[in-house]
Amino acid sequence: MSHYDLDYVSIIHNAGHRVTPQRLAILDAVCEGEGHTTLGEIYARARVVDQSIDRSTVYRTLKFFVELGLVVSADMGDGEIYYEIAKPHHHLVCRQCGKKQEIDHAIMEPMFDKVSQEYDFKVETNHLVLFGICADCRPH
Amino acid sequence: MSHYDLDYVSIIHNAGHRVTPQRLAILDAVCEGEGHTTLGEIYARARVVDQSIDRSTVYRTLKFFVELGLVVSADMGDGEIYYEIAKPHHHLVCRQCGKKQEIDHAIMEPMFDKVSQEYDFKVETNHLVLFGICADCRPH
DNA sequence: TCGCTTATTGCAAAAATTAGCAGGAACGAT
DNA sequence: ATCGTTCCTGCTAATTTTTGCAATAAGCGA
Repeated sequence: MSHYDLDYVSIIHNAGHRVTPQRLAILDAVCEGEGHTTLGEIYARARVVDQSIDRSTVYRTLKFFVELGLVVSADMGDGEIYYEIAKPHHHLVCRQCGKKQEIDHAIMEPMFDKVSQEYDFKVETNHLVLFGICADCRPH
Repeated sequence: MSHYDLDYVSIIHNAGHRVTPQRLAILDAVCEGEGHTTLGEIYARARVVDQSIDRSTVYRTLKFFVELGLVVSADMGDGEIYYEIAKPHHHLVCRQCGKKQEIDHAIMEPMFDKVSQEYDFKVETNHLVLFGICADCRPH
């Protein structure tokens, strides 16, 4: 997956922001992550494309993408912040063994509806991290 | 609310850790927050009690409490990390106006049950932040 | 295509967070 | 109550992240 697969350029542009080679390189670097990647990995990948790109640009651009909603960031509890191209999905993280498991968005929908009903609040969160104990770690 | 209201001392102790004046001062400082507080505020409050307490101790101790499950930390999307004494509850944060609203834990339970059924994963998360649009900010 | 405007970048310096380590204190055992 | 072990703390240094600013380049209009 690269930035060509979806029209990210238009999204950035239509939101009134400039499409720069640095932003594209960083976006590609996030995509190359295939799942979650860290800032350091993103920086390394972006450097391959553009030797002169600065770390502060990566910090700024990642924050920018998260605000735009193009990228999601998540604290999976292991001291690293992970970045990923946004598509509605969620994760289960086992407190015991640390295993990370992706789960579907659909499972959240009834809960979101209830929040909407009871609190008159339209939830738009598309990435949650639920901590707990996985089957393997639970005594049975 | 102070650390005397619940038997936090026993919890720390029973988990095999030492109960130090610094930890109690920091725990009280979190409690005094009445809702969410930032690390800076916690540091300031703890300093009132113990002039010599170091910032690095606050960082370490907060991380320690979070791991112990006594305190929860949350990124509410405004660039600050908030800390709060742990009790199962959740927040709605409006993307538009930034308003923060506390919601009940009960609303999550059916979803947690479904995750448990479908993925055989026992969820123990007790603090989620849901982003969306509140009633006031939604065109009607 | 060529300028013009202004968002964005790289660099350097500041601020925030973490790590290493020696001294001091908690707390179990005597 | 005192001792001894070992965890915690404060200090300092290292590392990570953010900020300020001048130079550059994206993208609009002519």
